[in-house]
Amino acid sequence: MSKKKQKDPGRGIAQLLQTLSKKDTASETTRGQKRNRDGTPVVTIPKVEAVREDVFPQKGTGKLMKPEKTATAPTIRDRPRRASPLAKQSSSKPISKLPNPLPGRKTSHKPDEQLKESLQPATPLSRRQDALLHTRKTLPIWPHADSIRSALRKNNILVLTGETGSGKSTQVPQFLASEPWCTKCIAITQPRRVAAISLARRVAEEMGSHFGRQSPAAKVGYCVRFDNATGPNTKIKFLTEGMLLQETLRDPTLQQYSAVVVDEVHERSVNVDLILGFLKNLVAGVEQGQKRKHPLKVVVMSATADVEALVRLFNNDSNSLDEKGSEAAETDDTDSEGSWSGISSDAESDHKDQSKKSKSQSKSNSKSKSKTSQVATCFVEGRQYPVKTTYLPEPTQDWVESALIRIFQINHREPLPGDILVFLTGQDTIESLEKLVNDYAEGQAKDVPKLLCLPLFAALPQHAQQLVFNPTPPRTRKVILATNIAETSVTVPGVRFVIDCGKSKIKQFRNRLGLETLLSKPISKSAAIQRQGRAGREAPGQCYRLYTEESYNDFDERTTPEILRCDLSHAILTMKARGVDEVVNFPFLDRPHREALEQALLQLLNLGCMSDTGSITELGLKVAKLPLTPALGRVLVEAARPERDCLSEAIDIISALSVEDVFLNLVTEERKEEAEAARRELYRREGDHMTLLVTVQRYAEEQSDRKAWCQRHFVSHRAMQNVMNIRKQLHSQSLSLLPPSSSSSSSSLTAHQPPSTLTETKAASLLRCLLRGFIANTARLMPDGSYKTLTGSQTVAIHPSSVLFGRKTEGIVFTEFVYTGKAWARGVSACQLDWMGEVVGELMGS
DNA sequence: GAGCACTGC
Repeated sequence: MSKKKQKDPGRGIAQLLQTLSKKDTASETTRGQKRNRDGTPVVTIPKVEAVREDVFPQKGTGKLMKPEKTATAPTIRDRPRRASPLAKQSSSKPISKLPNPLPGRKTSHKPDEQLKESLQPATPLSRRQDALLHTRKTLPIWPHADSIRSALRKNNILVLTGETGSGKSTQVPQFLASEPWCTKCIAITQPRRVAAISLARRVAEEMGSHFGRQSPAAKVGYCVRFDNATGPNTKIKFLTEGMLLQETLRDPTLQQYSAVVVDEVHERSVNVDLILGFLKNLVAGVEQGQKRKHPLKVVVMSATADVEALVRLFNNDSNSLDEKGSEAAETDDTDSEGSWSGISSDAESDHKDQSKKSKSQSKSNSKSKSKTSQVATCFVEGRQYPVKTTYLPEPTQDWVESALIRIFQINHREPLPGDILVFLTGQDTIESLEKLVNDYAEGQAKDVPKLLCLPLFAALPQHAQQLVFNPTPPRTRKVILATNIAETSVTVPGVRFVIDCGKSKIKQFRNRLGLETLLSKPISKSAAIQRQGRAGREAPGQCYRLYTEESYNDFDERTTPEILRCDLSHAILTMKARGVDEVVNFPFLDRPHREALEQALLQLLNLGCMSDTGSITELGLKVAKLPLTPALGRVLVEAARPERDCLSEAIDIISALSVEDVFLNLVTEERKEEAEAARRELYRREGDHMTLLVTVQRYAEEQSDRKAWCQRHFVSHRAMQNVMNIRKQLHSQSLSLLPPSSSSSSSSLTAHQPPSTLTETKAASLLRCLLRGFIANTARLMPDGSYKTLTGSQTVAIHPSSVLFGRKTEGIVFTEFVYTGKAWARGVSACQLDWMGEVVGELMGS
C-alpha cells in the first residue's frame, strides 16, 4: 500500500516511458526456434506459408480444453451456455465459448450427441478425410514417411526427433498402421489426458474413421483414466503414460501391440523414464527368445531430446555396462552401417557422429549377443516463425518491475494484433503484477491499445482460465500473466510477444529430510527456448528475457528430469511389481542417486511393501496395483483389515487427498469469513482428514443439487466430481483387499448407506490407519509450542490452510510435508502419542 | 497466514 506512485497513473506512464528509452540499449539477437543442440541459433528456415492452427493440431493444451467425453461431461455441462461478450475479469462472468480443439467445427457442449451430428450428416467422413489429406501432405514429416517405414522394417527401434509443428504425433502412427508387420494395435503414449483425446480425434478424422466409442468399427481410440474409448477394431490407440504402465502389470510383454510409440519424451516424466526402461528390457528380452510371437517395434519421439542418450539406452546392454564390465565382443556389424544413419536427413552428419560413438561404446562394453538391436534415427524439422530475442543489459533484482516496463513498451510501440505472454513464478507475483499493470493502464494515452490483463495458473478456477481463449476485443491487447502452465500444458493463441522472467518454482524431494521443497529457481536453456517459442506460433515474434545473456549462458542445458528430484518409492514399487529384481540394474536414462534409491527402499520396507531381502511382498503387490502413492495405498490396505473396519471412510479421505484442493480458495477477507462460517458444519476438531471425510460424505448424500451444495459450502464442484470418480474406482479395486469372510463389509461398500455419523472410535481407527502409512510424517508438540518431527527432529509448522492451524495438540500426523521458505505440514490430523508408539513398535518388532 | 506443472487397471 506504500506505493503511492501508482496513484498518479499519468505521471507513472511518463516515468515508465523514460525508463524505456534507457533500457533500449538492451543487446538484441535474432533467433528462430530452429537451433543446434546447444541452443545456439541455426539459420532460420524459410517459411512456406502462414501456419494455421488447424494444420497442426495443438496438443497438450492442458486442462483448459476439456475432453468432450462422458467422464468429464459434467464439467462442461456446468458451464454457462449462453455466449457473453468478453468483459472485465469479474471472475464469475460466463465464458463465451470453450476453446475449440478442432477448428472448423463448433465445440459442442453436449459432447457425444453433437459430435456425432457434426460428423455424420454434415460432413461425410471420407470427404473430411480427403480435405485433410491435402494439409497432411504439407507437414514437414510427410516426405519422411517412406524412410520411417523402411527404417522400422529393418530395425525394431527408431528415435525420431521432430520439432514443434512437424506433425509427428498424428502422422507416425498412420505411417505404421498399414505395415506388414503391424498385425496388432499401435500404442502412442502422451503425458496428458487432453493430448491423448484430442490427438485421437484428429487422427480418426484424417483416417476417415469413427473415433472412440462412436462405432465399434472405429479404428482410432484412446484410453485415459476413467475413460477407455477403445473398441474391438482399434488399430491406433492414444493413451496416457500412466495407463500404459498399468497395462504392463497385466500384460508384461505387451502382446496386444505391434508397436509402441512414446511421444514427448523430452518432458521426461517419471512415467516416461520407466516406460523406456521397460521397453528396452522387453525388446532385449524378445531378442533373447522371450515369448512374443512378433518383435515389438518401438518409436521414441521427442522435440529436443538427447538423441545420443536414447540411442545408447536402447543399443547397449546397460546392465552389463554398469555392473559386469564384461569383455568386448565382436558383433557382426558390417551390414548395420546403413541402418544406422539410413534415414537421418537434415542432421545427418550430426547423427552419424553420434551413432558412431554409441556404436563404438556398445562394441567395447556390451556382452556378446547374437543380435543386438539396432537403433535408427530420424530428424524432422519443425515449423516455427523466427523469434527475435532481447536480453537485459544488466541483471535486475526486481523482474516484476522489469516486466511492467516491457509490457508498456510493447504496447506503445508495437502495432496490433499481438498479445503478450508473461512467464512468472507463481500466483503471488502474478497478482501483484496484474495490479500494477491495471493501475498504470489507467493513465495511458487514448491512442494506444487498451490492455486486458489475464492471470493464468493452475489453481485458478476453470472459467477464469478460459478467458485467455476468448478473442481479443478491438483496439485491445491481451496481457497473459502465466506460470509455466503456459510452457507446455496450455497453448495461448494470438501471442506474439513473450516476456520471460527466467525463473520457475521447482519441486524437489529431499531424501534425508523426507520433505519436498518448492522453491523459485533459474530455468534451463531448453525451458527458456520453449518459452521463447511461444511467441512464434502464428507469426514472427519477439521474446524479452528479463536477464542477461551471461545469465542465460549459465543456465543448465535442460531441466533436471523428474526422476532425479522426486520421491522414488512409487517408481521402485512400480518396477518391483513388474519383475525388476535389481533396481540398480534397471536401464535408466538418468540413474537416480544411490541415496535416493536407498531412501525409497527403506520407505517401502517400513510400509511393509518389501521384505528385508529386497523382494516385493504380497502386500506390496496389492499396493502397487492401486492408483495411489505407496503411503496412501498402505493406508487403504490397513483400513481393510477387519479390526480397523473403516475401508469405506478411508476411501473417502484418500479420494479427497488425491485431487487438488476441495475447498475453494477465496480472495477477499469478506469472502473468506463467509466461507469459514459456511464450512463450519463440515469442520472436525480431529483435523483435516476427518473434515475431508465429512465433506465427501455430505456431498455424496446430497441427492437433489450437488452443485448448489458446493456453492453453499464454498467447495469446488469440479474437484468433488473428480473425488467421486476416484472413490468409485477405489471401491471397485479394494474389494479384493477385504478378507473373504467379511462379505458383510464388502456389501456395505456398495450398498446405499444411511446418513453417516462419524463416531469417535471410527475416527480413531482411521487415524491409526493414516499413521501406518505416514509414520515418517508425524510430529509432537514441544514445550515452546512448536512441533518437531518424530523421526528427524525437524521443526514443522501447521499450514494456514489446515483446520488445525493455530491449535495445539500433543501429536500430529500429516499427509504432505513441503518446504516453501518454511517447513509446512499440510493435511494435518491430531493424534495421540501412544498411537504413534504402536506403529513404531510394530515396525521395530517385525 | 499460504499453494509450479502433470498423471493413474
